[in-house]
Amino acid sequence: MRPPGTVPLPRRFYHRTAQELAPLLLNKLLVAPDGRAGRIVEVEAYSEDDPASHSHRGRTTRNATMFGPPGHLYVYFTYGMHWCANAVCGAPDDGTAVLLRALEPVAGLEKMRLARPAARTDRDLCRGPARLAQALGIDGEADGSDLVHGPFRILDDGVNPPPRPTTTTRVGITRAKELPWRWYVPGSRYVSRP
DNA sequence: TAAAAGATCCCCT
DNA sequence: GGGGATCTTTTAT
Repeated sequence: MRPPGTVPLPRRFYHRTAQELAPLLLNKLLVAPDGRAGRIVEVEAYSEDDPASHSHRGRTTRNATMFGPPGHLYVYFTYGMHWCANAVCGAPDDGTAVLLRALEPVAGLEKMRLARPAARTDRDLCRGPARLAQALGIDGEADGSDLVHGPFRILDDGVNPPPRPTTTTRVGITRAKELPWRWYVPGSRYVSRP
């Protein structure tokens, strides 16, 4: 089941470079199996030729999903306590993905609040890559799962991406800081950083 | 085998 | 604005 008036993004939608796909994911819906959902308002691109990417030094146990078929969820663990979620794209064996950095909460807010006791306001439920993963219940179990068929899916409800998304450098990296591979919805109050 | 770094968050000042 | 939490993965010895 899925919300009325929505369709999953088809597999072919993910057959693009991360830099092409990232801004196209803005305003799409990330939906959990229990109905929790948020609108994607901030993303970053990572690819093999990028020194900041997990895939830059080749395939490992941890990043294997990044090198798998597109349209799947790459979930990794970091800082000893946080999970972060990516949409795998490109062709199989490409090692490229889009990091989902912030959502505007749209459904299942009660469950998100329970999952995110540290969030003092609803604005903080999904504002940041580890926060959104926690809010929707995404963890290592979901690594490698299918974004087209679920359990976690990206759906299109007819809202177009912003025609002029804001482009900036990426957050929290030490290498390739200068590359302009972060995009967000202009004016959204749910982005992690303006 | 050891050491360091990490696509972050939270709470304090 | 800054530091600590917390532990896996990666890289160096």
